[in-house]
Amino acid sequence: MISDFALPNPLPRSFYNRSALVVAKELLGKLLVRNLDKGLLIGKIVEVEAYLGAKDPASHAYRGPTKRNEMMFGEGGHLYVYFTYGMHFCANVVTGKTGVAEAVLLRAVEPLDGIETMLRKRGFASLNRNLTNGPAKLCQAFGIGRNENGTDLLGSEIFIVDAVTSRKEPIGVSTRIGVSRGKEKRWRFFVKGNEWVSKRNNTEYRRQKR
DNA sequence: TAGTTGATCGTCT
DNA sequence: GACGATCAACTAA
Repeated sequence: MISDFALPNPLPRSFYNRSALVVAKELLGKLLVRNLDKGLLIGKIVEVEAYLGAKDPASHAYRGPTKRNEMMFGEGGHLYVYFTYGMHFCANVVTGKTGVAEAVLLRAVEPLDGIETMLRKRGFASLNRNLTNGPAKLCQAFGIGRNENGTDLLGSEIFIVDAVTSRKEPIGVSTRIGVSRGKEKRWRFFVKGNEWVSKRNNTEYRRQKR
């Protein structure tokens, strides 16, 4: 249990008010924290993807603001949660200044604390990789859904802090997963070799492993 | 282990 | 009316 220790303050607004490409890389290794009545859920961010709004055909914001994507056009440091495939939620960290629709998709975390609660929310009896190694999986484990869309990451409910012991870990880069447009952009970043990264069989991962 | 497919519905065309 | 920033269950080998 590390929740007995005092956590650092949430990352400041200035951290988020930068390009999604910069924020995405720097988010690796940081801690995603969910503050529930029962206690804290904490996961180390090990995999992210950057979505660059108007410049990015794969982004929900490519064609301009709509009711669904309006969060992305707001101030950095808020959560953009969307519903997809009729059954899944995915969570993004909004970056850039107001009016810039950039965001970073949280794809995978390494569970560190509150694991009992995460297991219950996912319906698992014991710890395994499927708990949080995918964007919809980590949302389910952290209880992130429609209600969490727009949450301010500088509040006390959901926030991100610097890891206390942040060793420099090697970062891998690849194309993004599951997109049909903007395929060629290498805007996925992950902690190399970390077992909680979503796809072990990703081509880029294999190439770098060899 | 790799490859395929069904589930399921909100959002945009 | 089509499709999706996914997942889990299934098949084949």
